[in-house]
Amino acid sequence: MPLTLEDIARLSGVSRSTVSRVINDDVNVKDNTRRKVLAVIDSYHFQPNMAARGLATGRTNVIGVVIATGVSVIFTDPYFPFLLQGISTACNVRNYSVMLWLTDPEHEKNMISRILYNGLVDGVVVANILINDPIIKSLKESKMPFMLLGSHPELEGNYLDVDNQLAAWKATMHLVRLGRKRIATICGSQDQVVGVDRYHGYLKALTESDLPVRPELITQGDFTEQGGFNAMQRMLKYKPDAVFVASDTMAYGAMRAVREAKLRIPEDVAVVGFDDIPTSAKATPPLTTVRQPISQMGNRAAEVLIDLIESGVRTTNKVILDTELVVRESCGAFNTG
Amino acid sequence: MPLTLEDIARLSGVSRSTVSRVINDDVNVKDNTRRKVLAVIDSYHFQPNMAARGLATGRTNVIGVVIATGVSVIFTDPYFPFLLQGISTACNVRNYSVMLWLTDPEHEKNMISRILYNGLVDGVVVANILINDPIIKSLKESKMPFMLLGSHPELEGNYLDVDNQLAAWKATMHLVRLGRKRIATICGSQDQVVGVDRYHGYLKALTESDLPVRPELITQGDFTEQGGFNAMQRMLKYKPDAVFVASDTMAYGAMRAVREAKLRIPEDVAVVGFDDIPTSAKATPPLTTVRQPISQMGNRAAEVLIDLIESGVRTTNKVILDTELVVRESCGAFNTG
DNA sequence: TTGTATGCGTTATCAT
DNA sequence: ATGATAACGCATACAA
Repeated sequence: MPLTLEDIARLSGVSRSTVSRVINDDVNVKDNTRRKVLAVIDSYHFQPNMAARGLATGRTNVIGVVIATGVSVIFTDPYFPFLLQGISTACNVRNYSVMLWLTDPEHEKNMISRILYNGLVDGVVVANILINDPIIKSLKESKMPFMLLGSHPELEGNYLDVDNQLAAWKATMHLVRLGRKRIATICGSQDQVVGVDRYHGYLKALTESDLPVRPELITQGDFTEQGGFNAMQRMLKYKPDAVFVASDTMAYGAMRAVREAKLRIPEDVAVVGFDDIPTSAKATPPLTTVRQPISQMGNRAAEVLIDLIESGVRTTNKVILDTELVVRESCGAFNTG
Repeated sequence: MPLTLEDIARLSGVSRSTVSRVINDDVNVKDNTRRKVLAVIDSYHFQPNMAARGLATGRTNVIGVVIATGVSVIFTDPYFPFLLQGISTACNVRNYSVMLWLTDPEHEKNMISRILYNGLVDGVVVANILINDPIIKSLKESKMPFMLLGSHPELEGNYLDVDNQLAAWKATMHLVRLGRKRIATICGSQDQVVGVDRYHGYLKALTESDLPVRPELITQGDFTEQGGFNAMQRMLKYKPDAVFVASDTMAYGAMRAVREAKLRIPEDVAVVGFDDIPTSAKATPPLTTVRQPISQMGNRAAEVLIDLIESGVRTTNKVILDTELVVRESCGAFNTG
């Protein structure tokens, strides 16, 4: 029932092609004609059919966003909405739309091939990729332009990320400089690149500072609050005087464990997190943490992807965004001054 | 470069139409032929082009999800990801895809007409609608099947929601039954239906219990933590002994204000929230709150919408899901028995 | 500068 | 049960 180019053409007394030219900002249209056609288009609120356009051009002006929900933590961190907002903003500006796929592990393989081969999207942003994610292989085989959010060892060229290792190093060094001696870490899942990288940053800082790496002060969480709590609880008997936690959400859990053990933050245990989620400034005590420019990450990833799509060339793009250590009370900066 | 029906046809020695029939599970295909064709399809990982199919059928098997980001609170509540997951799950099951539109107020009008008229989607789920949202008018004018998440006075028939008023009433009644006399409320923004409904539930409970409605015990937040904090701080001088807060996030802010005033929860002030976001069980003290089945809401909304699309009839659907009052320490249930 | 004709990859209608 | 062919709505090469 919606109008077609043909209708607009008839209504404005020109041919279908001319209307098409007007819509696509073709220069070869007389100003007069253009105005006439635009008037009709406006008054009827005409919108060209994207499926037809897609068929004719081979492009859809849609990018896919793939998020593996097996990593369930995305639902407790605000990381995910901010990311989407960044992507969405970039797409609005460039006149693209966003197709969202939340892949549960069960249907993942099937969905991936649909995503890559049914022509719905011109490119994909893939977030929260696992180290052994089956999508890796498919992505390499396909011709689909893509950008990863977070780096991946096997898909080297095409990603956007912060330097997790560097940021973790800085965070840990901050604790070192405050004079802490028994600096622990709660690392994230080691099947995610961020988990691995942040852990390595911690190790590097300790090593460089000639501080011993004590296995009993290294525990692993799963990026959940409860995981952070459990990890910290296990670790408290080894008397850490500081802890670098690989995510703010886990840091909350860790702080809860410290409180329940009747220890003080930061006097007994200094805590540094990672992410700077909105609530971290409001935590008790406010959490020292690494700020990632999350919505900017989504934005840039989408921008780069769209450039990739529109340029047609298959260059590899790596984009590294800066982080910032946000110092707050939880690590005692205000006390040890 | 991807394969087409024609390619598959040639490869398996049948006609294009037969391949199409196989793909669409048409009964009029000999078993033998079907197997033969399927083998080719599988071995080449053929995926039919959705744009072409969309053109031919007039349907895309895509539903749109529209979320107004003017309501910025969605980025601090996990409400939003859970919703999307529910929608996404329903779509996976029914073989639909999800197109996501985060509309910022600036581009909203323009986007809406694109959403409704360019044929990208078969229907839309609209979340977080404001009472005066311009999308209301467009939705009414268009023929697009839609489902609202949250009710709206002018779009009566087509929504899915919980009974916010009833739930708020129950929550407040809980405080009444605990013997609290000066029960305050921090309501949400009154330009959102949930804000209004939850406020009315509070009023109803007070009135029915012959408790006076005291204006000084009614403040308004904006669904943010800081908003809850400010509201509570303003209100503390009027000595509430309990507060019903229209969202958990605001409740956290309120509890922070109570703590900072050196008052005890629940002894001095009992707190009840709304949402039961994952962290509420871990708050100090754990927060009594109203649980909404959020991901179920997304799921059901998408299901109903898809039914609407596929049946072709324009019936109105209202779906009300149940809530549950989750009693935890913050309202003193465990103390007063 | 504009119009005509063709093709994009499906589905659907009609034959056979 | 299968094949030929005409839409679907647009972009685009070519003609004028």
